Amino acid sequence: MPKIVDHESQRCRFAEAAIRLVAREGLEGLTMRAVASEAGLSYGSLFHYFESKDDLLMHAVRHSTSQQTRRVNEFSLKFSGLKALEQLMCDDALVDESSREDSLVWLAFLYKAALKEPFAEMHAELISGWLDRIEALLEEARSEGEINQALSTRFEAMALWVYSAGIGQQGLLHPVMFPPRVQKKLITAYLDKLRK
Amino acid sequence: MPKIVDHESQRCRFAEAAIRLVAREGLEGLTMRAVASEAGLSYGSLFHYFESKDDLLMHAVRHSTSQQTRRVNEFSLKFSGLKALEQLMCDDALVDESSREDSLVWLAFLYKAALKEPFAEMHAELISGWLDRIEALLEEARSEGEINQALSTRFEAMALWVYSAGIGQQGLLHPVMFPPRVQKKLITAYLDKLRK
Amino acid sequence: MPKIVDHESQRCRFAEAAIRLVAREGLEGLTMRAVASEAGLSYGSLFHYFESKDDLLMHAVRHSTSQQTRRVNEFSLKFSGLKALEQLMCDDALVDESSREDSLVWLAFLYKAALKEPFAEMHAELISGWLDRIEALLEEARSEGEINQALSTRFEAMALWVYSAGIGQQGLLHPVMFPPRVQKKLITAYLDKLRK
Amino acid sequence: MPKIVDHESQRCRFAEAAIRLVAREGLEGLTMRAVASEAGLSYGSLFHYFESKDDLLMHAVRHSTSQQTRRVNEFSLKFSGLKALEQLMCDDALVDESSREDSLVWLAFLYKAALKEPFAEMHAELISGWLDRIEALLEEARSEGEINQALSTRFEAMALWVYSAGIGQQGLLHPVMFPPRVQKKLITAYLDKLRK
DNA sequence: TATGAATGAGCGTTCATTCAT
DNA sequence: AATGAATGAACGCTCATTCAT
Repeated sequence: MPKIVDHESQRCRFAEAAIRLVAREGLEGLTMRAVASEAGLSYGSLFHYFESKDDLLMHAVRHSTSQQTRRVNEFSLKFSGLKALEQLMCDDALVDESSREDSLVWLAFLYKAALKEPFAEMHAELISGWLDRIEALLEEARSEGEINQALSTRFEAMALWVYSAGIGQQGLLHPVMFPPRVQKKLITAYLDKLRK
Repeated sequence: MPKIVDHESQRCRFAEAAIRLVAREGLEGLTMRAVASEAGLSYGSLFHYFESKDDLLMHAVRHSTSQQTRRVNEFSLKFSGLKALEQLMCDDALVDESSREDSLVWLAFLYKAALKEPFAEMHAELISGWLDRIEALLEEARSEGEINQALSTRFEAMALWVYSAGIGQQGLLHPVMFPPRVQKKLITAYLDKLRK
Repeated sequence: MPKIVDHESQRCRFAEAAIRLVAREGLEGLTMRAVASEAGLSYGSLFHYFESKDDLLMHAVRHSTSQQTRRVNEFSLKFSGLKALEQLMCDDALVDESSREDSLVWLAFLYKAALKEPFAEMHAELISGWLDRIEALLEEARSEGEINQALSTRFEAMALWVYSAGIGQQGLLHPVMFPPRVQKKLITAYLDKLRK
Repeated sequence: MPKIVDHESQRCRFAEAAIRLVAREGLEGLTMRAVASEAGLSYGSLFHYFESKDDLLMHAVRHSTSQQTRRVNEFSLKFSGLKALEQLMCDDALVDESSREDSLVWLAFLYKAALKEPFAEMHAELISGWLDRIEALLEEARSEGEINQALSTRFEAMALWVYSAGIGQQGLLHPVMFPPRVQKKLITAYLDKLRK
């Protein structure tokens, strides 16, 4: 079924164009015409692949987060316990030059999620998956005696998650005050507190 | 003699209308026409008080944050050390029904700050003021022996700040998973880790 | 395949509508909405064909002058020397009922050219072409012995040009004092002075 | 009656501000608010002195031309015949750095005169006065034997007038091609042709 | 399916004018 | 008379969406 493969790759092409645009100019820069032109495809065809602008944006966000999700899973396999968490957060939550684009898209998405139901749903779905992963790693750490047995892994996962969300936010907005080095130090300092 | 009106109070009236609108419908809903109508004043008059939409939005954000800043200062006077911090963060960073509006405006503002210079500047200015306050309270706490003498108060202030920013973000986006009660627990748990 | 329309002919349609509007109501009457409606097309489509109002106006002026330029060239072929000049100026510089529209557009254009760079450039380009033509005809006239050999053809071309510009201006503004008959007499009287 | 003097001087102040504005930015820059601010007077008061924007503009043009008219009259007294004409046109029609402002205002006025009745009337009135002056000087010249007795002074006055109008126009629009020196040469060359 | 022309509601902003003080 | 706040129609321009080809 070659047609279907083609169809999906066209969607990707548009999605990636959308991500580049949002990263460059924000949601204001995300016009259907700009997406088509950035993707090097025709304007009209965009509407064959996405039924609306929101549809396109959600697809784009899914595309952009799926890579991060993939990485989360990889780290869960390669490392374990706190080590995995540290690697994960330093690789993922950190905002540096190379991940700035994704962070901006993510912030735009959060903003959408605060107001529009479909985006909110998608956000809930995404973070509950990530929280599960974090919790699982904490459980590993607990069973390996890395952290205090008394801790609630769910609660600590939530704490870790909000911490990491805050680092991502400030890293994006204040690269001067929160450069990658500082972000990293914030992460390790927090994990050290857990390590006990 | 001109019609006697209080220039500043008219600006407030518009600013508050803008806040209500952003909270209700996001930046998309923040049209100059909607603001005028929400404020119960004429469209044209809006432009006597603000020279542009950005100007209005920045004023609105300042209006919305100035109350929080005022509270920060109050708590600094009434309490001291970790106690003040706890009161402050529980009162301020917490997103509940009553502060949801301001949090939404804040998120919209963060989004703007990521993309437009004047908003970024204003954001930098706001958070550096808050960071200073947090640091001062941590210094109090240290000198009173509440926390480890070896801690860097600047670094801990930054950690506390990103944590609180993350709580605010998730409290807004996931009131179900992060209700005020949970937000509070996250805060106290973190301060307990500091308290040592 | 896209809807088949001739891009250039649509531009003409808008340009002609613009000319009618300027002639009827001046630049004040030249609103994008009025142009669309005068052209019998939708408002939005105007912006597919012209990227701004200035762009439209410049195109309209080019459209309106291109016919005159064409005539200049024709006369240069059919006649020669002073005869050609006389035919040319009587046909071209003369403001009568039928050319009043173009003259009004031209005056509006001059006004724009005095203030906005792109219009000024276009004006310079147009008149330098016309000056060249006039000069060429004067050279013909000189080589045929119609005019004094000692005359500078460039200088006389400039004199002829400002004279003709003045006639056009007054013919437009004072049709009563400068009717076509008088305009014609002014032209022939001047050429007679040259003829010597 | 001191009040009346005051009244007239305020009108002048506004009129001069209007002229500066038109010269600087064209009719588009001529907003009532800008005029008030340029004049250093209050916005509301503008409407006590002029009943509309057109009223103000016409007053401003009258103000700007009255000085030229005064000069025309002076020259008529000081000189006579062609000498007076030459002095007059070199002083008046010439567009140089210092008269560029007035020329721009004049062009804006012509543009208005082509479309709006009151401006057209005023224009007719102004030029018929000037034509009379030119004719009178030509009559002097004729009676002094400076020019051919057979010439119609009315017709030659009209010719001279359109020539001078053309020089003024091109001098304004093409200071490079028609610098003051060239304008002057055009004038003297024309008068030489008359002189016979 | 692919294309890009067509549409018109909506945007931020400007502005002459009116009017209460 | 003097002031400047109030008003709302109109402007140029953008844009997601529809649709004819």
